[in-house]
Amino acid sequence: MVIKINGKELNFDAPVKVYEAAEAAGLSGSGAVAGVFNGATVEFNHVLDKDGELSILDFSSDEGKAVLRHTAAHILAQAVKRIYPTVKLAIGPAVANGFYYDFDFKTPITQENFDAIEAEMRKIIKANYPIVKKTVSRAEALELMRASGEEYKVELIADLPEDAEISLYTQGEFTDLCAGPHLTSTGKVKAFKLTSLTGAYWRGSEKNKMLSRIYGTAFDSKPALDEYLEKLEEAKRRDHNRIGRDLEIFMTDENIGQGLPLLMPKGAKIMQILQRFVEDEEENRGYLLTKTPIMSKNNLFKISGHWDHYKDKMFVMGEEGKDDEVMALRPMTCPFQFTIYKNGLKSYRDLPVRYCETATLYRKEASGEMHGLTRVRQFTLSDGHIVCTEKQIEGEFKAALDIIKYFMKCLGIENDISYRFSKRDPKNASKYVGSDEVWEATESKMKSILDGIGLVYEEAEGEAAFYGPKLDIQAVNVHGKEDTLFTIQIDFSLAERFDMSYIDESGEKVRPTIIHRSSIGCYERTLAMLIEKYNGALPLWISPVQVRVMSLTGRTEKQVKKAVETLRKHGVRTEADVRSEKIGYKIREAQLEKIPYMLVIGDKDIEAKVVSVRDRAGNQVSMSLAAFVKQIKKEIKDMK
RNA sequence: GCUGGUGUGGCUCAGUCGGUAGAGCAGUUCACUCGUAAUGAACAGGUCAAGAGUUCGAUUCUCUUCACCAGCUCCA
Repeated sequence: MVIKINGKELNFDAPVKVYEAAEAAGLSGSGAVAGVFNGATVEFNHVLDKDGELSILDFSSDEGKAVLRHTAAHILAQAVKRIYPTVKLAIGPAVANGFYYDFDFKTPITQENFDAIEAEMRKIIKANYPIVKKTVSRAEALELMRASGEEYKVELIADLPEDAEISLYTQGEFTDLCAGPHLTSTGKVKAFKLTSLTGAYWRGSEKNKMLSRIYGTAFDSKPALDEYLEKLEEAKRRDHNRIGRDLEIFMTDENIGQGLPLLMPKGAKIMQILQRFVEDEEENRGYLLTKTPIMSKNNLFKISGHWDHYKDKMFVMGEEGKDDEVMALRPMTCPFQFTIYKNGLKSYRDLPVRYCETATLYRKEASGEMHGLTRVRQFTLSDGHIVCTEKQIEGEFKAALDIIKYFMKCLGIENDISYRFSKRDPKNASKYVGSDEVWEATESKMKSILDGIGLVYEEAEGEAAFYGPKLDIQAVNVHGKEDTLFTIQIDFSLAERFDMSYIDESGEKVRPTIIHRSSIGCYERTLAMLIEKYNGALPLWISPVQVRVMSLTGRTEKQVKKAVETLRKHGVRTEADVRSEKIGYKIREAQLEKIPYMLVIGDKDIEAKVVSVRDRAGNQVSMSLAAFVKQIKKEIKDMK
């Protein structure tokens, strides 16, 4: 039997375990956790009995991390089972930065119980139980899990495919149904911590019982764990929901309600800067601005399909059958712009028609879903719809992507995003409008465009809009979760529903195709992303206050006021601070507020006819006010 | 919506085993005019998230509601 290990070919007379093969190749260092044999992750105890290629995984690889953390999850389950013998086990996988295990506790626990659980886990690690895999028959597995009352495991086994290998892992007195792979013994988990306790539905469905999920993380060393926890703290400090409030960008109020942030002067200024920039650029690219009502009779949403697919998420005023008129706040702009399109006959010569609107939208999100500026009930979308012929789709799609890319570049986030091709879930047809044929054709059309551009993207089933597939541009927030920032959607359905048409070259009435797109996305969410990306220190051109002018003593107050006036006259967003006392504090505050430039004016500066310019990095130079204005203008120009 | 946690002046927090609350910073005033993390003094600021209940008496105990946080589900 010949096994190629990390490029080295070794001969074995008899079947060997992975770790024996690794040892033979001199690769079983303490960091090694598992192997990959012919492409599949295998644990160290796995027996190799045929030719193949083996590589050794250590903790630095994602697979290696998953093996260690999955074992940590089992140790957690074992500890919990010891302390709470009546607990029922659900599932416990490794996830991106750690692991979790779902439990059904007879009486719920709180985070205060973590100390005891962690202590028990340490005991299990110290005991260094060997972890033994046993392959069993379906009947045997069912029998064992039934006998121990593990109803969730029974359900899991019952749902396994006929030909699945069913395996059990035992460590000490604890046995769990699991596909593996695992470490060879519990002692190999060197550092772990339980991080949070939350609820999670059994099998991810809200129709099922809510279980208690314990999250934790594990590393191959204590310093690595500490470093990770420190990074987590750092991420929390960047959370837009925290610094956005600290920096007085937005606030909420319990009398106003959930998901309804108030943009304070600084936040409103940022929005205005972005909105002007976006609307001007869209105009340059042939978009026509519309301004449509934020509400309408529900008839409109019946035509669009929103009423059927979306009613629960709409703010509706009035009741059908009771009131003469039922109105709803709009969750989307499409039907309004379509109505504008339909006003007057369109020729193929008019196409493409590109409508854009800075649209305020309302969605009645469920109470637990709101978060800071990323998930709100009223938001402002740089929305737009392109009505075009089938031939124009590709070009218009690319142009829509191009403007997004341009905005991303100006915001400095082009390397912080990923592309997602969001398709429908064919098994859940009721969620969508349009026939299978239309969906298949549209999805393959979009795929060919994406592939044609050479875009690197992930495919996601079940993430499409109800009327068509989407290209979503995703960014990861400080909590490690993905948000959709921008989106482009191809829609072959709504033109039909709205009876939209144009007259083609031969005088025939033809259905147009519609591209739904946002350019800078939802302003609130994009702002949240920027705050987190820049840790509140926004780029100069977006910064709501670009310069803060301070007087060092009361004698220079007049000069401060004059400098502020001059800067404002040149379009520099400037804030005055003429309170001369506590200069040290003021400077610290200015740093906290992430203002790009501070000017300090003291007696000496006045004599020398200069201002002291200090930037965010702490560099300080003296220059004339005129030179400073010139510098700042150039800097802004270079950013766009 | 579900699970768990939290809610005391603008901010950060203390406190009351039930007898209606304090500190630091911020604010205001006066004095100081100082070169980059804090000048001094005085003043002002809270129906302890809201409502109901128990009680002679509730910020404290119970219940309900609201908001905030983490997660699940959902989503731009």
